[in-house]
Amino acid sequence: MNLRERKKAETRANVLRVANELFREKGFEQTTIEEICAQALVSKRTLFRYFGDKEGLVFPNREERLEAFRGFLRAAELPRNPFDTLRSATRVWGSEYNESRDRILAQQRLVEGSSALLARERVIDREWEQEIAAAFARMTGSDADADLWARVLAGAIMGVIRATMSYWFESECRADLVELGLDAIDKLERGFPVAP
Amino acid sequence: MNLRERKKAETRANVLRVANELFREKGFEQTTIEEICAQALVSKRTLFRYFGDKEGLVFPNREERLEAFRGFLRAAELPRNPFDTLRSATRVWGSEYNESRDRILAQQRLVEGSSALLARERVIDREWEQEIAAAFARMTGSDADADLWARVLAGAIMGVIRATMSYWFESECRADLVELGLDAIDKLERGFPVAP
DNA sequence: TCGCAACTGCCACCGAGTGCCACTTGCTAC
DNA sequence: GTAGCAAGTGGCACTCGGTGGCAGTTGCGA
Repeated sequence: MNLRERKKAETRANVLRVANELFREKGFEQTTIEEICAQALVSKRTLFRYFGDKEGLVFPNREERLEAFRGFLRAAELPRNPFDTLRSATRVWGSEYNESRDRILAQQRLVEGSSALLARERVIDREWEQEIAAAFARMTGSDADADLWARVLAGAIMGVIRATMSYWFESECRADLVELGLDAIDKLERGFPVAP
Repeated sequence: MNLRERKKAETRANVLRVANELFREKGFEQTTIEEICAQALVSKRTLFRYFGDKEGLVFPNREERLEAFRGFLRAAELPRNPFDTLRSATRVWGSEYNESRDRILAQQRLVEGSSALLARERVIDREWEQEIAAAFARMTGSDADADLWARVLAGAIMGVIRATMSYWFESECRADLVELGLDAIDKLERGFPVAP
């Protein structure tokens, strides 16, 4: 890595650190871009070149994460049925989240406190949902029916994931996310029993 | 209704009409609040008193719609199981949407063209999802398990609804939304068959 | 018709985000 | 090593959405 590239990476990391410290101290909306700039010793202009907008400071590496997920889906494609793919994804991401409870919980408290962040979170969810739908469509046929099926299933999946995570957050992330997730997937595969 | 109230209603309707005309002509982001104000003969301050923000001009009567849905859920509660409630809601809203295809399609094209509007749409979906979860929780028990079950199911429901609607939009709303909806609900109740 | 409450308009202001251009800094070819 | 170039940064002025505050207007009820 170049000196130039190293400097860039450092600046980026520094801005990110400063911003999230401030957000956690005073809240997302209460922190202004100028404050972050002052404390991170960069100009406003530069900050916006690194992170397209203020929300980008809370959800960094969005594209990289999505790309990692895409890679996972591609790798899981051939032999599996959709639900097994899903279970395996749940094990990977679920245990990752289990292990970084604290960081994720703090992040989530931030998000819940601002409608701009909530909105952004949903937009990101949608990107993931589209990847799931695309992967499932590749696994099955590619006619209109299969496409509809894939999209509806992907919608249901992101819905249960989001609901499961929200429940997990409320319990301060004490439960095992993998277990909760696998449970939810079972319900999707076999149908929701009318009584819990 | 008072003269005062009539005037208010008229102002509101007028602003709404002007705004949506402009949005459809030039796009949401390309239309400024000042343009709307100039053409609707109100001050910026007044516009924001009627509609909290710019997005509110595209999703008006948000609270009323939600309240109507709440009313529906309350009325449907006692004898039914969750899925029948859901089917009956699908018949009501689905046929309403079927009948106003044109308006809804135009609205949706607007929404798809702006990430701010997409984000707002998701936030509104979430409000509805929470009402569904609350209704289901009332129907079944009220322990933690029942609560989790209700929330996960509600999440799945909003997910399939959103996916179904997005498919419907892409086909220019030619298909029968009620039929599509009932199909999706069946999948949730009985489990998703692995092949379409 | 008088007094009050509701409503509106205006103005100054804030914060996010952009376009533009001058300036600095690291890289590279010679 | 250094000249020249590209990448990156800072600063400034500007736009636009949104808010606070207050003065002025208008409908309503006593």
